[in-house]
Amino acid sequence: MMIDIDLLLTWGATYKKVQHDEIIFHEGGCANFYYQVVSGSVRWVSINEEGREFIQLMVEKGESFGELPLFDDGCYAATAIAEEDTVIIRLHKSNFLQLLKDNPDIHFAFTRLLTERMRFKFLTIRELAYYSPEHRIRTLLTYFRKHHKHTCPVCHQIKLTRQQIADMTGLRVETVIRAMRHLHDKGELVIEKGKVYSLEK
Amino acid sequence: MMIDIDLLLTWGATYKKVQHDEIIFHEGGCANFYYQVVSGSVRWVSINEEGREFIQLMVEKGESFGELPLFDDGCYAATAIAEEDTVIIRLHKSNFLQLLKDNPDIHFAFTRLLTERMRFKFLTIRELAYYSPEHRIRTLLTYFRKHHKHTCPVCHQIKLTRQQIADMTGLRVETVIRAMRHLHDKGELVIEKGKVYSLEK
DNA sequence: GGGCCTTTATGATTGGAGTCATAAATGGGG
DNA sequence: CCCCATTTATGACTCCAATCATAAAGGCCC
Repeated sequence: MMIDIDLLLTWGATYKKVQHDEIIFHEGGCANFYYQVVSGSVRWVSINEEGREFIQLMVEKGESFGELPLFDDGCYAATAIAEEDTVIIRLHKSNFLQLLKDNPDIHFAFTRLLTERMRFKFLTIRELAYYSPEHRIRTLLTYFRKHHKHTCPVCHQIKLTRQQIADMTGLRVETVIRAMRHLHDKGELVIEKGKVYSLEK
Repeated sequence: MMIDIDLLLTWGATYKKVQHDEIIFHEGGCANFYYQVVSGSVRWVSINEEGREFIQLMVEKGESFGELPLFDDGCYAATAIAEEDTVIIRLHKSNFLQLLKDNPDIHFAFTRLLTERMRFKFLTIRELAYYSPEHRIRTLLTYFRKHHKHTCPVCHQIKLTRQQIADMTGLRVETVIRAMRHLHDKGELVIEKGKVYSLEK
């Protein structure tokens, strides 16, 4: 889901550059903007008291983020951090809402986006609640392959570190490494040169 | 979130009675209807291979459920089961979508509903990923108290069995019982006559 | 009140992910 | 090509929730 950049600009949107690991907004913060990634990527994380991150969503080029509070006047549900040097475009809340009112099709597209993300949440919760580390990892990687996120379509390499996988499955790095080794031994996963791995089938 | 019943009826909605534990629709099933609870309550669950349920959402009188596939042409993300003898009202998908197009305010209300539920999902995932049984239970009960669901406003009793709490936190009954006893011992919870319990503050 | 089913309670044991420590491999930059 | 930060790898040990078994308490209908 993305809104045409030219359309956003006519509504007064502005570009912003953020560097690697820079925080775009904090969980609980007051929401004033609609955000969209122009280039680069953003991770949307919940952080607990000990500083551990759970990656709720990876937002890539052309995708929107931080929309929740725009609809219900609440605050940001998680913290947005640039995964790399990234360019974002942002639009003031009031303008965004008016834009949606003027363009019902865009509003419907947003509803669809929320719906898709909700499905992913259902899946994630199911995995966290009842499945083993191996199962969680397999499900996550399959999902990423399907949605062509962080994956190279030619070599099937999935560009996620073990730490990132851990932060998306609620596991520890060591557990992810061990579980992936085991999946590799069972032939369900291909790991080459340590860091490079691709999912079978 | 609920749509006015008279309005639904003018669009051709029909009532349906379902008995306790009757399945309304299955996860993965093809979606044809918008649903709303008229009286009673419905649990919306993910079921794994061993038959264990995770309660994704408790849907009470006046609330809608099963809307996800209406927006993205997918299938039901979970299974809906009547928690008690329940009356539901349902409207064909095509009529529902036209109703939304004709009433932008209702569409906005739905977006807000999705937003609220998404926030709850963020919270749930965070708890499942990183917190202890006691913390999960406390957070869940606090949430239920706030949203006046399954709670008696006079006596502060929360009408959930230990099994239901277990099915909403990904724990086993025994663990829930032990953790709640411990919370009671620490004074964070009041348990009377075994089954009756209320949350402090 | 007695019978019966559901829910709550508690103890003993086990398995598996977390934790900590340490080392090896990888890759980018000068 | 070598250096150094990051990422991956592996072993030993701990701890806590799941599991299994069994019992007690509540609620409800006849």
